[in-house]
Amino acid sequence: MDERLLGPPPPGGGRGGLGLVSGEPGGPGEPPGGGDPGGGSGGVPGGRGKQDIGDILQQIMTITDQSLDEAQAKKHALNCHRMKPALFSVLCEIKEKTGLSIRSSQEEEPVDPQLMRLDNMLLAEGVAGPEKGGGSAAAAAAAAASGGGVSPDNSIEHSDYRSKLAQIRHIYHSELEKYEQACNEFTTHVMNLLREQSRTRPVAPKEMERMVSIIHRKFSAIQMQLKQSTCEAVMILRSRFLDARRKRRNFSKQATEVLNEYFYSHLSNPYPSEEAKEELAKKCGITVSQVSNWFGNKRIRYKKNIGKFQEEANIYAVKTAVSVTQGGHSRTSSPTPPSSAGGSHCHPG
DNA sequence: GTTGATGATTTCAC
DNA sequence: GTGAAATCATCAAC
Repeated sequence: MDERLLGPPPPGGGRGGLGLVSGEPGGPGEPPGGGDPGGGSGGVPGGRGKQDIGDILQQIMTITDQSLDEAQAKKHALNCHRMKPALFSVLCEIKEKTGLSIRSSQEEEPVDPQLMRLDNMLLAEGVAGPEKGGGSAAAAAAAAASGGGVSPDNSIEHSDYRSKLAQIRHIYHSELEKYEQACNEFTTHVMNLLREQSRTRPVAPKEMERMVSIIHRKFSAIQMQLKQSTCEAVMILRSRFLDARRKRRNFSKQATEVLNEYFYSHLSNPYPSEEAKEELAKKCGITVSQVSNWFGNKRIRYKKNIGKFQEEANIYAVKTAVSVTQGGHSRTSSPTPPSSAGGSHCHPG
């Protein structure tokens, strides 16, 4: 907190300690102009009034250096001083003349782009803004990027991701609430101080507004740190989640059979159409992307080592032949056991 | 621990 | 955007 706002220290340090307490000349009980008619022993040109104002100013300047009790007593004495109204109006005039500096500091500051980025990210991740299932959108997006999303394992990963994200969200909002509460309390405290001070010195409403905006700016800076930390936590969580996606699970035996049957029965052109991929994906309980991956891997590995896959090709060729002779429409749904007769399926190359 | 199999990812060309 | 090829990362059998 800027101490100058609550009362500047005396220029030379030390206490003023001048006659505002009872018994001293010029005290509250004395009539105006009383005391030393010659202009006072201080010898200040301009007479006693000027010296009084100098004294009062000195006391205002030193009031913050004193203990609470002392300060309260001094403030009370100041408020009751006979010269106080005159001094107050002078201070008001000075204030008006220095009004420019206050106005200039009230200009609207542009929105910080860094803060905007943080806000946008927190919104996108479902941390900020209204709750939408604890970042399920982000989890879904990550799942889509992985090409998966239907397997039970993925569901487990997503629920884990969501629960962790919900934790981050909870911490973020509780911290945010604390900051806002602290900000409000502090603002109220400072406003009360200013209101109290306004009895001894002129405090313009604009000055109070300025003070509030300064406090808010300070707390905004703290909030930005909170947002930054939250973003980092989300990024770490997300990277861990994405790493977890790399964990590979073999397809079920039935799924592999379905894919192999299609591959070897279309060996001359092992490029399933989009519709065929969708059908295969449905039958195997995997995604279209996984089907594409599988065919991509299969084609290149078959091509690299045709000899190795020869036996497998024969087995599936027989299966296909049996299915056809049995009049089955679905080559892939009911694979038949390999026949010892062997197949004569020809493959390119 | 090693090794082969396999699903996923990346890079490049078209 | 799709596919080929290379590569990575993990699984599973030994």
